[in-house]
Amino acid sequence: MNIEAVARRANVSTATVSRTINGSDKVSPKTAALVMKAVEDLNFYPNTNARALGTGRSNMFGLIISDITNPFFPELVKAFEDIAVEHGQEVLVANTNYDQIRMEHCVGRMLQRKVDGVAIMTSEMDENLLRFFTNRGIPMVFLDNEMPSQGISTIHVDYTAGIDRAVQHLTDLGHRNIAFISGPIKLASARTRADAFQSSMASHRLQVHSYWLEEGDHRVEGGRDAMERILAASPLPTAVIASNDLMAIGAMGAIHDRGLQVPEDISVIGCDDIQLSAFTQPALTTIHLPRALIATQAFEYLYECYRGKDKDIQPTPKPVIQPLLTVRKSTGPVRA
Amino acid sequence: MNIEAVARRANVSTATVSRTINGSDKVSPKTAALVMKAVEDLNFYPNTNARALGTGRSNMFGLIISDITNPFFPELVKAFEDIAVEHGQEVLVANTNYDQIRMEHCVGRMLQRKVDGVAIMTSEMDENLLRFFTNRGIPMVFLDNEMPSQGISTIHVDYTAGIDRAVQHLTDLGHRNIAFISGPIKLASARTRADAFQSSMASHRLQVHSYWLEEGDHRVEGGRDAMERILAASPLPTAVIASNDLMAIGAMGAIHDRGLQVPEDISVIGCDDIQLSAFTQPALTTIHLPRALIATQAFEYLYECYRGKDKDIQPTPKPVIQPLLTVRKSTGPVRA
DNA sequence: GCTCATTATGTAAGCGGTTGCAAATCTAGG
DNA sequence: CCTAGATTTGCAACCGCTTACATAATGAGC
Repeated sequence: MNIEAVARRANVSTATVSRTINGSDKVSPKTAALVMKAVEDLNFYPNTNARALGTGRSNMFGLIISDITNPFFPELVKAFEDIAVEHGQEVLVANTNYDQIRMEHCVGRMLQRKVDGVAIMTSEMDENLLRFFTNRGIPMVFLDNEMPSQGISTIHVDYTAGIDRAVQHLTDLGHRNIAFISGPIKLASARTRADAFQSSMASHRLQVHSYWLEEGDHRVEGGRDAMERILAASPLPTAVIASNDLMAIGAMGAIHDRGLQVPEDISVIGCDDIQLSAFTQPALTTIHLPRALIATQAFEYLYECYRGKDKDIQPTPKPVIQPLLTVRKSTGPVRA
Repeated sequence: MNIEAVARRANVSTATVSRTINGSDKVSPKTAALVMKAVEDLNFYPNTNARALGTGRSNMFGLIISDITNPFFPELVKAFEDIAVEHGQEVLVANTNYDQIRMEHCVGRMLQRKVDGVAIMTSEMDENLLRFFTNRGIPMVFLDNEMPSQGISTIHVDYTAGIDRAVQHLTDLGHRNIAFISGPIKLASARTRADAFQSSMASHRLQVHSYWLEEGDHRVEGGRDAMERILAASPLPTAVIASNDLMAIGAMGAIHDRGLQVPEDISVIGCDDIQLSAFTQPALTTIHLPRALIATQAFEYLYECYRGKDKDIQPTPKPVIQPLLTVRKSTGPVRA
C-alpha cells in the first residue's frame, strides 16, 4: 500500500497524488477529488518515514523532561502534545531520569529521529550536549534554564513575582515569621526561587533567620526533613513557603506529626500547583505555574523556528510568564 | 552528514558502514574499527527515517492511553518507555482524551509512523479501528479489554483476587457493611470490578444492599457525589471500596464534609495505588496495580511479535497479574 | 481557428539508508 | 605456487515519497 497504488487507482501519476495529499494548489479540483477517493478507498496513510526522508523534515518535535512520574510534568507534556497534534506535528517524549547518561542517550534518540526542534524542560543538559543540536541547526527552547550560549531561547517564569504574591498573602494574614524550604541549591532554578524569597522578604521589611532557610530535594521526603529541622529550632515560624508542592506536602506531614495544625499553627504554601495539591488535607495554597502556557509557548517558539527556517523569519519573543497564587486551605490568619 | 561521508572517511563502501553500524558479523574487525572511528569523528547518527524506509521496520512502538494527566498513566508510560529504550526501541505516546474522534486520529498517527506494534491502554477502541492494525499485520496488546477478535492479546489483571483481598482485609477488621463505588458501568473494565465485588461479598456471605452500590465516573468529583448518595441513605456502611483511587479520595472528602472520620467512622479502600494515595490525609489503603509490570508485559508481548515476525515465532503467553493490597491509614477496625 | 500564456500533470532524480548478489580477497590444502 | 572454498567488500537496486523540470492541456485574445 503506497502512493503508487493510489496513483494507479486514480489514473494519475504519483506526483499528482503527492501534491493532492499535501494540499498543493496546483491540482485541479476534479483530479484532487479523484485522488482523495482513491485514498479513502484504499485507506492509504502516507509513510511518514519516506516523507521525512524526502523533505528533510520529520514533523516531529522532541520534548525532554526529567521524569513523567514527577507530577509536575504530565500536564506540561499533555499541553505540548495537544498543541503539536493541532499543528500536525508529532512529539517524541524522553525522560532523563535526572541522569546525565540517560540525557546523552535522549539526545542521540532525538538526533536519529531528526526532530525539527527540541524543548528541554530539565536541568541535566550541559553545554557539550547542546552543541549536537546547535551544530545541526536544530532549534531549542529551555524552561528556566538560562544557557550562556547565544541563539537559544528560554521560557521565562517570573518566580520573583510569584513568590512575592505568596509573601504578600501571608503578610496580609498577619504573618511576619516566614520560613522557606528551597530545592537543591546546586540547581540554578532552585537558587532563583530562594533568591526571590529573600528579596521579597527584604522588600516587605521582614527578617529572615538563617534557621528558617532549609534546603530540600524537591521531593516529599526532603520537604519533611527540612520542616523537621525548622521545627527543631526556635522560635517557630508561623508560616512556611516551599519551593515546590511535593516538599510542601512533606512539610505538612512533619507539622502534623509534631502535633501542630495547618493552618492554625503554621500556614504552608507550595509552588507549582500540581493536581495533588487540591486533594491534600488541608488543600494546599500554592503558587500556580501555568504549565499549559509554558508548553504552548515552548512549542510555538519551536514551530516558528521550524516554519521560518527557509524563509528566514525569526520567532517572536515570548512574554514572561506570571505565576498566580492559588489560595486553598493551608494558609490562614496568624494566631492571635 | 550521512553514511556516505562516513564511508569516504573510512575508505570503504556505504554497504560496509551500514553493516558495521548494524553489528553484522561479516565485517572484519579491522574494517569495523576503522568505520567506528569515522562514525565517532563525524558524530554520525544514522537517519532513522531512511532506515525505517529501507527495512520496513520503524523501531517504534505506539502506546495509546487516555490521558497522561490521569495519575494512573505516568508510571505505566515510564515503565513502557524504559523497557523500550532498553531494547533500542522508541515509543510514540498518544492521548485519546477519552474521545473517540481523537482515538481515530491517534490510530492514523500510528499508521503513518509505521509503528511495529501498539499497546492500547484505553477503552475508546472500537472494532473497526482495530482492523486498521490487523489488516496491516501490526501486533496489538490491550489492557483489560477483552476484545472479541482473535489473535489480539490482552494483559490480564486478576481484579477478582484484588478486590477479594480488600474485602478480606475489611472483614478481618470486623466490617460487614461494605459499600462499593464503581466506575462508569458502560465500561467493561468497570463492570468487571463491580462484579468482582459482588462475588467476593457473596463468598464472604455478606449482604450487599443496592443503596451501597453507587456509580462514579473514575474521577474525584464522581467519587464524592457517589459517597454523598451513600451517606444520604441509612444504615450507613462501615467501609467503602472504590473502583479507583481518585474516587476513593473524593469519597474521603465527602465523609469528612459530613463530619465523620476516616477510618474511625468509615474505612475507605481505593484501587490502583497511584502516587497520590500515599499523601492523602489519612493515607489511602488501596489495591495496588503493578503498572510497571503491566507495561513490561505489554512491551514484551509486542516485542516478541516483532522479533518473531519473519521467523514465525509466537510470543509466549503472559501470566495473569496479581494485584496486592497496600494497607495504609484509611482502614481501621469497625467501631465497637 | 490559431497563437501564447497559464495551469495541470507526468517524468525521474534524489532523500539516506539496507541488502541480495557479484566481485575481490584471503586461507589453507595439495 | 596454484586453486577451491570461505570470508570480506562493493555495486546497485530498492524502500515510498517529494519536487525541479519537462511536457501536455487548457483557455484567453484576436
